[in-house]
Amino acid sequence: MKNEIAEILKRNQLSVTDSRQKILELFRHSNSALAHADIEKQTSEQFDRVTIYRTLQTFVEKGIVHTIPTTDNSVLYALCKDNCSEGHHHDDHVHFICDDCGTTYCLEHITIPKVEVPQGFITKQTDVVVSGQCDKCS
Amino acid sequence: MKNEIAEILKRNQLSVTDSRQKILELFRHSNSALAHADIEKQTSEQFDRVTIYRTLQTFVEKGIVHTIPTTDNSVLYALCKDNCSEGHHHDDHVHFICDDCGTTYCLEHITIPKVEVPQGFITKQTDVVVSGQCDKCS
DNA sequence: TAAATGATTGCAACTTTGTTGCAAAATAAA
DNA sequence: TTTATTTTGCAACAAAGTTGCAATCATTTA
Ligand SMILES: [Mn+2]
Ligand SMILES: [Mn+2]
Ligand SMILES: [Zn+2]
Ligand SMILES: [Zn+2]
Repeated sequence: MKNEIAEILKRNQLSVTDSRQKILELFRHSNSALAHADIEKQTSEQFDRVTIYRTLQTFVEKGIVHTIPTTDNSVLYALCKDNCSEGHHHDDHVHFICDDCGTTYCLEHITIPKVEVPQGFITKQTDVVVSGQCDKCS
Repeated sequence: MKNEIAEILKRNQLSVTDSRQKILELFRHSNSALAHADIEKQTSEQFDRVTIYRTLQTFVEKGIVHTIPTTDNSVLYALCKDNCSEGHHHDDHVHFICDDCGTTYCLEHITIPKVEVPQGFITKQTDVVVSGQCDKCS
């Protein structure tokens, strides 16, 4: 719903603009994570590249999306669950990157295991990224 | 030892050149992971930027170093343990990135846990990156 | 509803990062 | 030492990301 998307923006004290609505919709309609380049491809005639950078940055700061680490100089973004907010992310799930089709999934139901760290180290966040073949490619 | 470094290169069927020796030495003497930029800073007057890109790429292909995923559009490289070779990596350890000083550690003694994936998904590799404060910064 | 305020956008110009082809130089093999 | 092969540096380029600023848009206020 258009309205629902505006709601998310308002809830985060963001003014409701075309670009923000459209980009948020893209995430809603995608079942996988998106890179800046993906968003640019799907909106390039509507919005400036710089606007996309700034929108993604804002969404991350507000906790609307979260980032997924990769080993290829790219950053992937995916929608956070409702209870995420600035500084308090609760996306404690595993991510899966398919080597074949490149799709990146949030495995919402698979939680991050506790990981030991050495004496003196303090854990703030743990990211788990599994790669291999997704169900469509195996 | 200079000789030891040349040995590693030869064992991997690589010709022994200044840049490869120097870059490999950098990794040996560093107790943390290095980004392309780090290496460039420490060798920029000796080697061309392109040579560093190509050397890192070769080292990854040969299994001399492994990459560490990050959420900031950068890739980190660290030395692999001896038994790694092309296509057969055994760096099943957790990585730790300090939010304060930026240092990235290979926690060689902390092994990656088994992670469940949904029906139809096939796991090839699992990366675990913990972030927070390292022992020097906590 | 209209004006004022404040935030967001697009553009231009720029920096930084990564890639490619090719001749010269260096290494390894003969 | 000579030859064959690989690697390097350079130049030119492409892609990705950043910044300042004026114009536009969204929200607040009257
Ligand atoms: Mn996710
Ligand atoms: Mn490591
Ligand atoms: Zn796939
Ligand atoms: Zn630290």
